Amino acid sequence: MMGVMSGATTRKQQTHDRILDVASRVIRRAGYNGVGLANIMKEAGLTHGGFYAHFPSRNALLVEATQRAGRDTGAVLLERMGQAQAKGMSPFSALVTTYLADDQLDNAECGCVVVALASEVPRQTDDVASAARARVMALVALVRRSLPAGAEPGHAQMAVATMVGALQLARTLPAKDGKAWLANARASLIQQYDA
Amino acid sequence: MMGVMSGATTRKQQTHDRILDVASRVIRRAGYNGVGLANIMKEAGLTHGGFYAHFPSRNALLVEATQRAGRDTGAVLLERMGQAQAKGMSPFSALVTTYLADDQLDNAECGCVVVALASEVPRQTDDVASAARARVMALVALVRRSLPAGAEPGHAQMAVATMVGALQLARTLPAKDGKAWLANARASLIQQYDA
DNA sequence: TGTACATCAGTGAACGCGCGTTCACTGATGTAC
DNA sequence: TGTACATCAGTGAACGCGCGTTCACTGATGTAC
Repeated sequence: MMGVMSGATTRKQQTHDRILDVASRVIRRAGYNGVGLANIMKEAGLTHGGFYAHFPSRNALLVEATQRAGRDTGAVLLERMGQAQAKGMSPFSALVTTYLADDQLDNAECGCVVVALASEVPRQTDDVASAARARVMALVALVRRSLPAGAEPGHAQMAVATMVGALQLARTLPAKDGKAWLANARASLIQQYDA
Repeated sequence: MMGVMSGATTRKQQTHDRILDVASRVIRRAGYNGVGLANIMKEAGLTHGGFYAHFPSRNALLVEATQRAGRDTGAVLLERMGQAQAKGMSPFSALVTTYLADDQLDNAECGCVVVALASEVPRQTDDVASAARARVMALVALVRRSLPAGAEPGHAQMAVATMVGALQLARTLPAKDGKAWLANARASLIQQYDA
């Protein structure tokens, strides 16, 4: 799944966008410290020397890549939720079913950046951490909009905590157990908050 | 808080234990890739060359440090739960109150290893991942024993997912917001599962 | 009890390697006339 | 339309540094007689 190319026009903007797209996937696959700049550039089809024409530092890339990953998966999530709602699901059930879909177990590379990196966030510099924080808040806001009208305000936070924790822990288990976890989490969440 | 020294007798065993104790805190503070061997050894009051007399590789240290961190915090958790129960709390309320105590926001160094490292686990080698997996299972087992008799089997998994997710996300927020998250999580969990 | 020697735990220099960052350069693209 | 030049994006060698790992050595501890 390639990232959404925003309205880039010049060659340089397209390259910048390509580096960002690669980095947004790399940080989710390998963590903030998992891959060096040289390999990120190589995966974008470039040599490492050109990096600093696009970003002032590695850290600046991490900030932008965090934002990018969040926006990309937010868009995908909304689209799939729409499809599920078109089949008759309530907004919250559509959200939970999409967010905790079995295919999210592998391919963390294309999944939610919060799940992929949450435990690393407190160790990052302020700018990276606050970019990640913004993605957490966006996720809470999305859940809040999806809950039935009149739901208690704290429910959105709890649903997010449960979804993030469940997917993270499911990924630490063998595939079969992980799927059972996710199924349990989907059913529990829908029963608790969508009744 | 120092780790529990098991029945070490010889000088070498004591040193081995000291390295492990330092490493178990370092991985929670800085992540699996956050600090090099030289600094771990220095924090244990040694020079880096001596490391390989105690462990066959860095990876082997990560495995043992994961186990050690889990056992240490498991013991602390049980002790504090006991104190809370002595004041009249139910086992589950004691667990939630202890696990999601405000003082867990800082000092991840002395907190639950699952919370500190969950999103890094799928990127580790098999032996490290399976040590971490064992700590997840131990946490689920502890929650299961603490739930009221007759609780549905899936509840322990969900409570763990919620506790881990809530503490992780609370740590990404500014301290004040983090405390509010934790308070909300404690109240919600107790209301949901301890009624 | 005292001396001689073996064992052991820890030291510190060295290795090859990959990292983030810098920079002089190249070759392609675009503009001026 | 064609030539001359300026701009620009990307190249690749080089830097200093910290990493995991190895190893010859030292000095302290323990054992034998």
